[in-house]
Amino acid sequence: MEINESISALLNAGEHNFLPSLSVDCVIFGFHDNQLKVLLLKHRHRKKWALPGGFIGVDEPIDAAAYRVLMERTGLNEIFLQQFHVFGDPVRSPRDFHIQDLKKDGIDIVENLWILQRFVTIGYYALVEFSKVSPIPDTLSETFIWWDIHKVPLLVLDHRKILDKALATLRLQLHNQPIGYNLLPEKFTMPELQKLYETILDKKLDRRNFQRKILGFQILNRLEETKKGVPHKSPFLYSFDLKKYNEAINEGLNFGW
Amino acid sequence: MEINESISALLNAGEHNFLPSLSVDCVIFGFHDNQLKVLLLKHRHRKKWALPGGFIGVDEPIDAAAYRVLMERTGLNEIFLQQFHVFGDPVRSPRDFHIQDLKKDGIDIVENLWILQRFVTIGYYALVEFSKVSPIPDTLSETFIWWDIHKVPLLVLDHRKILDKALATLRLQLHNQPIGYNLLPEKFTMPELQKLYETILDKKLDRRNFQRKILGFQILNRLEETKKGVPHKSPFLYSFDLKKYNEAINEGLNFGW
DNA sequence: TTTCATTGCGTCATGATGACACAATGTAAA
DNA sequence: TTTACATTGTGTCATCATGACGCAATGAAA
Repeated sequence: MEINESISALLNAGEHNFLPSLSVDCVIFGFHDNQLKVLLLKHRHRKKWALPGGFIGVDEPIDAAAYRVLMERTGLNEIFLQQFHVFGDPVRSPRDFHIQDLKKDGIDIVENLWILQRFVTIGYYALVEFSKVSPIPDTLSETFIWWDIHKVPLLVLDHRKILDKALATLRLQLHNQPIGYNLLPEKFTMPELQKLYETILDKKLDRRNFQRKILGFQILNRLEETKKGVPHKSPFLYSFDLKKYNEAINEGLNFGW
Repeated sequence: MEINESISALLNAGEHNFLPSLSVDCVIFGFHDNQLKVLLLKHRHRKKWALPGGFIGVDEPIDAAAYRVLMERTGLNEIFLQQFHVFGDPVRSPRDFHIQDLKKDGIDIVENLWILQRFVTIGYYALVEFSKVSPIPDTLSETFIWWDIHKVPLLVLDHRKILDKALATLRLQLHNQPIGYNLLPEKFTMPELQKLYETILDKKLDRRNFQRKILGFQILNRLEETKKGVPHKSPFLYSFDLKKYNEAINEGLNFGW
């Protein structure tokens, strides 16, 4: 049994290799088909889904632990990553939940099992370019796929709460973090950028006013090309002027939205 | 020796009563004499100062642990508290630092001493009404006093980094959190409110434009009284219209500052 | 009584914003 | 081939928000 070996290995290694009581969970956002997406793992025994997560090496910086999870799950090695909240309710991860799973795995439940202790988890959100990611399930899961942010299935434990907090953070930080840059491909159209803003802000924006304001920041380069193969008029492609973009982000893009 | 008893008690109790590897540190802000202030503890052996902190009970929510620290140090039992960042560098709290201190305390350094493990700390910032606080030093310290935010002394470990991050967070959240309400007394003047904004934003604001904009939000009640005993013209007193204030804060006060 | 820093209230030019019009483009239907 | 139509590029206009600044009233100190 492949899965059982993985679990046994984790249980054996965990007690000595990882910090006790602490974990990281990652909310990985992407943007595709004009929709904000999130990557979720199918739980091996349940109908529910889960955020990818992991533990922290005894000598590992916590950000490095999150990066490691991200790299293992996406194959990418440069990822925009932000810590956003710690979830530390003592009953967020009930013992029973894990005991049930381990029994189904055929694992002996010994007293003081490392993984059955209380865990405080540090939430990270990651922004990735959708087309560059090939989701890789972890050793305990078979399925790891993108979900439309508006159609997320039932999640295990408090993962729904973690996801919601990540979304709220994304919204608050939209004008202070390079969110557009990290979610969109190198070249993108104005309607795509607008849709990204509309999705994150959950608000319709006027097409013409949006363009005027964004262009006013002078953070975009309009390319010679237009986007081909679309129905209707082919829109111009843009790229970020990284230097000006970063300067503007640090000041905070001054929005009234 | 009072201190040594406290330390021994902590060391004995710690291993079983607290979550391993995790602590909380609190940046307590106040506002007085038109200056932003922060409460700091004098380290018992060093010339440096420290943020008040504590550990998390094995069945205690992490926010409750921060509240407990806050209540013990300030005597207040209703405090505005926000988690803002986790500091998880494996060398943020070097073993040597604590070993030196414990030796000076005359404590035997045994192998695997609970407090000498690596600690990840969760940073909280608190906003308190200056006049209501009577700072209470912890059992290891003699001095716990307010420092002007511009005149903070040398801090131990990475506490300067924690303080700076708290300040940066305060700045980012000024328009989305009830920061004015929690730092100012019930009744305050317009120049006081302005000075608070100027201090947090680290920017001079035009007196007349500030007043126009703040009043425009309709979140303030102008009282009949004026502030007495001040040199020069006595300014009006204001209080927050809590209902409107909270609504406005949730939307985010729309500032161009 | 005078001085002067401070407060309360206001003006004005400029720029930003929201609402909307119209022509150009490119695919799909007629 | 022509027509219909959704979509994009560009511009207008009234209104509102903002930054810069003027001036009189107040009240403690000189």
